[in-house]
Amino acid sequence: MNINGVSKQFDLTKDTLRYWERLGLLPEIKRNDSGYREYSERDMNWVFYIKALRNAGMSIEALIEFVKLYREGKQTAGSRKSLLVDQRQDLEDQRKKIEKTIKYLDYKIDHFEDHTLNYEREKLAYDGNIQ
Amino acid sequence: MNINGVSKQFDLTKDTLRYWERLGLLPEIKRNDSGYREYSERDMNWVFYIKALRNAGMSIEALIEFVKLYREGKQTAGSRKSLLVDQRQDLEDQRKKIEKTIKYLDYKIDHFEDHTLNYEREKLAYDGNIQ
DNA sequence: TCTTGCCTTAGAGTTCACACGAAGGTTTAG
DNA sequence: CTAAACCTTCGTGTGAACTCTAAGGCAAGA
Repeated sequence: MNINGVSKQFDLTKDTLRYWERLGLLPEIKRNDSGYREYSERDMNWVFYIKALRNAGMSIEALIEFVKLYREGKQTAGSRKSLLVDQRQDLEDQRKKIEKTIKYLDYKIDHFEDHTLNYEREKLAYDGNIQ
Repeated sequence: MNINGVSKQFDLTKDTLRYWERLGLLPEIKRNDSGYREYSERDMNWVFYIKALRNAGMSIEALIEFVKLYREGKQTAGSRKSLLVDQRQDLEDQRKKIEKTIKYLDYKIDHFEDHTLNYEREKLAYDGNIQ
């Protein structure tokens, strides 16, 4: 598939696809006789994978490390699997932070009329020790 | 409390505290005779509050709007409350995205040995239609 | 008093993750 | 055949949110 197709399929700009490839976030995409990119099924998989993790807030830097190990081949299977596990943990942490803030917002919405802010009470609310 | 104390208490740089104040994200902090900032209890509350919402991904711009409404007093209560509710919804959406990606990673971890990636199957896994 | 280490401001620099523009080659529709 | 509409690279621009530098005032210990 050409870059335009991939761009549309995944709702990413062509610039972003080229940018990701340049940084090593995608494998080097094969070119046809005119030097145009031709994305293989495998390439598309990478795009899908990277997009999912970028969507979830994973940094480019963390993803570059993963792809680098992947490229180094099979003997890195252990490291790569543990990177997946690490990535999962990162997301889990992020989810907890978000849940905490959601609860804090709920507290602030419920107590919206209480104008006398007290720092200790805010902290308790944030840490889930109020309500 | 002086700026150094607040910086340490909330794990924010002094630059960030001054930056937030300059943008109107914090109230104007009172100064002592030498022109040094002295943070009141109320100021600390704001720092805590802003930090929590920044942590949760709320933009500076949205927070400026919120603080501006707050300063305008009681008649903006409705708008402010709905901003809180909007923000809560954003976080909820973000949480759902993260949960989806966690499930996808679980699938990838479980099927780590399957090297024959297939894009359609990845998509199904991501959307929760496999496993 | 001198030195070290705070604090202040204004303005410039940095980082991240793209987005854009120019210059030029290729493909396709009429 | 030519004009529109693609593609390429290289380099620069953008916006958000800091982060740092310079120049100078204030404070506290030897």
